[in-house]
Amino acid sequence: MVERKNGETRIQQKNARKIIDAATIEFSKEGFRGGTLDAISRRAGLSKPNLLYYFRNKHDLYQAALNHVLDIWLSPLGELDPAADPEEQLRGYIEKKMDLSRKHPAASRMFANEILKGANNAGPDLEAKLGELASKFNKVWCHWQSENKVAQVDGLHLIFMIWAMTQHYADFEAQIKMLTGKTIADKAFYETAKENIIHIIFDGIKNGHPPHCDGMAEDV
Amino acid sequence: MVERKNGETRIQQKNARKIIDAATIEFSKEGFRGGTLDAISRRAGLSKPNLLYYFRNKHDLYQAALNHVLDIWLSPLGELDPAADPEEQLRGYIEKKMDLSRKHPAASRMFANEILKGANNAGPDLEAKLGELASKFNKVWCHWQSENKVAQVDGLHLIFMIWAMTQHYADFEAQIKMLTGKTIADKAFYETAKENIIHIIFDGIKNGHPPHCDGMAEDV
DNA sequence: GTCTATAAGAGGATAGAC
DNA sequence: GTCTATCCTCTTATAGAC
Repeated sequence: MVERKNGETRIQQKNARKIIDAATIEFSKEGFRGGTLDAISRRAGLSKPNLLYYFRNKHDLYQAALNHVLDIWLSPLGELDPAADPEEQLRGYIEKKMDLSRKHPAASRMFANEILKGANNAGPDLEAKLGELASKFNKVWCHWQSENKVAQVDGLHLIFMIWAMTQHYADFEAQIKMLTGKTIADKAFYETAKENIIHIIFDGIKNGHPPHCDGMAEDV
Repeated sequence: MVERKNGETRIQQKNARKIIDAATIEFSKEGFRGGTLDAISRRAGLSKPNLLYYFRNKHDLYQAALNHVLDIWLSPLGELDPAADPEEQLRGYIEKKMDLSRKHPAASRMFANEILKGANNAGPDLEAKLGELASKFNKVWCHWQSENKVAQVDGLHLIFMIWAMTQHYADFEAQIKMLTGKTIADKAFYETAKENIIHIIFDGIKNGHPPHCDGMAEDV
């Protein structure tokens, strides 16, 4: 009956938070089965039974960590402004997603792992949250299309591709490090990656457009 | 001393193959730690000790399955022809990668899982093979750039993005199914996904280029 | 709230018959 | 080559003292 907040004392909240952070790291490295309560409790700096005082079992802890990851992951979209310039709006969105991948690579990988394995532990929350994000995006996108401000690309497929590209540098970090020696923890590398993504998404990889004057629109 | 081929009898090869296929599915669903010899042997239709007659332990089996996945995964690039049309060559490459994702989603997910977890079990083979692919691609890309046939996008980052986009529909299948109700097993959905990727990569998402006539190149 | 000790069970690996 | 039975380790979870 001391300092409380949502029915939990401060020390409870602090410990719960430490455990969730440790769990996120361990689960992102080894998956649900590979992450052990032993390793998590050691990383969090307390004993295994004490950890189980906060979360009644491993699965509950996994879900708590996953929900925390989802909060980080699905927040920053903010709102796309349909009245504003599409290029500026989308650039902002892409930059936010890239920042997230850079600052929370473990969260990105834990999320990716959950999806990769079939998204069986995320609960209906995930579907609801993702669905709202995707449909909001699609709605704004269709609006821009109706005003002829953007290309005739399917909005859902586009958001999938933006997610794929912006999360790739965190999720496939090992491969990228193998081939370049760098990760997006490296600021210069991060900036280059970001600008390349933005260039590809907005302009594609065809040469600088001048040879386009001889004809009509593409047949693609 | 009957029918042999690389020092193995036919029945040995056939069983080894059955086991590797079963292992690929199980490991792709559950990861290394989550995939059990029990489930693999059951799926392959033999007993656990019999499985261990073919592979001395779980880790050896994992590596064998992973190597098989890599063979599938890294083969189809064939060769890009620097003398040919870039758009046609890249379209062909993208289509091959998309076909792979469609036909071997479990292989895609097992590969993705291995990278996600840090690529610690793949051995130096992976680095060598991937490095060769990436540098070959980059060399041809630079050649096209020198002839001003393609945009000034970094070749390595471009191949990362192509991989990210083409593998996304297999690796994030659960999420895509959640949001669209479909997977690329659905032929029409697959074709739409493919054409959207190709459109984005070649032309980007800006509108149909006419408003470009008023000025100079982008400041991006 | 936090710990030590331990129960209970899953899963990898081996022994040895056939 | 393939099986049944078994060993043993690792890991989750609980009991109960402090």
